[in-house]
Amino acid sequence: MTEERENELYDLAELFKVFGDSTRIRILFALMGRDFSVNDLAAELQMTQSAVSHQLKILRQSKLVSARREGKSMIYFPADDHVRTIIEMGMEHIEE
Amino acid sequence: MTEERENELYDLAELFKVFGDSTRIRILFALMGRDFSVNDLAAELQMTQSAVSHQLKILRQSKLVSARREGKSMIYFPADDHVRTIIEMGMEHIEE
DNA sequence: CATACAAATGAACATTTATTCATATGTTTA
DNA sequence: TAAACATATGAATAAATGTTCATTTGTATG
Repeated sequence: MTEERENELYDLAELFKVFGDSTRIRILFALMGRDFSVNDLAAELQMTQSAVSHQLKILRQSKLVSARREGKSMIYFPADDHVRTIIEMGMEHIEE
Repeated sequence: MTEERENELYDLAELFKVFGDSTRIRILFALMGRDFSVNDLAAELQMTQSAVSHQLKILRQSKLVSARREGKSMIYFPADDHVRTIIEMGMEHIEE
């Protein structure tokens, strides 16, 4: 196996690791429905603002979500269609 | 969000967690090429037989790989096409 | 049936990681 | 500009997880 391939697989594992946490998956799923501020997300998921913010940071770093500022709030939304595609793909495997 | 949906998302995170480890991804990728015995996989990935066997157990439990016996060896192979689809999907996101 | 080979398993250890708590940063508005 | 609101961040803690080591289980064969 080439070193390049090895690295690719390593990156791939890193990507799936991001999806492999129920808090982050729930965040992504919520954002598939509509945009959310951090506080609203925390309320929706019944989690602390801090916990949600920490996970949003990871999602941002992975380029899975983006944010825009609206007044005092930061509004988060999916970065692109890959989020939806990957989640729907996983769902298909689950529902069997 | 319905309780059923919550559970579904939890299962989804569990599925992605399995893909979210470089050893397991490398195993899956190798098996996409051809079937392997445990020892051969260990040699291919340069890992101990034990480490590989432990990870294969997790992959078996997740129904991502299956195995057949051939003499003294256990030959592992992908359980179905989902493995390939999910990995290829992830690759697409990476290559951007 | 004893030995050799292949794989699986359990416990221990080290590492990673998610959450909490306290606090800092940034923005609006009275 | 002070106060209130919203988010981000750092350190600490607890829990989860991957690998190693030693050993067991299962199969073939001399």
